[in-house]
Amino acid sequence: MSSAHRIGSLLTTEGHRLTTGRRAVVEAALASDDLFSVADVQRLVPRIGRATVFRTMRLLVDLDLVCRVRLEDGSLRYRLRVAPEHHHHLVCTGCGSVEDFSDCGVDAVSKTLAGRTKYEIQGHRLELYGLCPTCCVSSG
Amino acid sequence: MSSAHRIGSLLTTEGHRLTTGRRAVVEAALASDDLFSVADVQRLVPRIGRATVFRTMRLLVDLDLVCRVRLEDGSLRYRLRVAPEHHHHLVCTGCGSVEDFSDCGVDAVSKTLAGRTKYEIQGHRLELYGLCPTCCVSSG
DNA sequence: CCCCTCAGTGATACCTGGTATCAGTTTCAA
DNA sequence: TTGAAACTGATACCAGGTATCACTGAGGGG
Ligand SMILES: [Mn+2]
Ligand SMILES: [Mn+2]
Ligand SMILES: [Zn+2]
Ligand SMILES: [Zn+2]
Repeated sequence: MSSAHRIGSLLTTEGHRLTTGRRAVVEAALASDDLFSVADVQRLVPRIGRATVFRTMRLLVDLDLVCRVRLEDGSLRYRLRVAPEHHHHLVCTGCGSVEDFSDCGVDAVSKTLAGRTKYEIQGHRLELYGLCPTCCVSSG
Repeated sequence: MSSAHRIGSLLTTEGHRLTTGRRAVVEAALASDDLFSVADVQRLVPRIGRATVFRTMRLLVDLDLVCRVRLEDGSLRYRLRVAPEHHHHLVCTGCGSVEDFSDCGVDAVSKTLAGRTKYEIQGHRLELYGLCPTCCVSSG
């Protein structure tokens, strides 16, 4: 069973209709780079309306099938959610490739900070930026 | 010597002109909430052109007089830079108030991750979200 | 202190990325 | 097969930010 099929099944079991538009967007997401934008998807499915692409991306995020990655400049990228537990991203500023990591060590800091500030801490966002081995060499 | 004056001096010593527009924007920033948007500033100086407000904010950021804070939804806020060294923000999701903190403990994680992934890590962004003591009580 | 110059201004148009609307279409359960 | 309603997509719209460019005023040299 292909990823596309699995995602399709999940859509229907969650009570959503499996339309051609959604199928196309899912295929495009699967065929995209590690880190892709809505624009990337649109390019792959030019016959599907812009609004539908945005709506479908939101749906996939809501269903935890893809995750949003916010870049340094504030722009959004998407990525198939292969690591569904709490995790963060190490993003290559050269080529955009991404490494997931989960042992962020922020919880300890959160606790300390909660004590000091009396805030009730609800969560955090952490992203690391750097150059992947390939980009390291070619820029080095 | 007021903050406005100090900022004005810094502008001129850095070779920028101290125009009425810039003065007004600085005054507005000083009069604003802890965490303010460009729109907040615009509301306070409606006679100053939109472009000028944006340009002045960028100038203030470039001069390290204010820092940008990216909210969970990706939108930008500004804040007078009282803690100019490397630091992060603990943002109240209730009222928007902010605590700075600097001992984020991410460098250790960076080192570990650099070893494991062979990335050359350049930096990170960390933001914590929670409820400040006041909002804690009122939502409690 | 008064010019002159050029940094700065602001109206306007434009751009990107995303949402609201709504008449028309398609899905899918009955 | 059929109909309710979920979905679509053209379009208009919005927010936030930038490019342009004729005009202006800040402020240093004379
Ligand atoms: Mn991820
Ligand atoms: Mn700060
Ligand atoms: Zn790379
Ligand atoms: Zn609060």
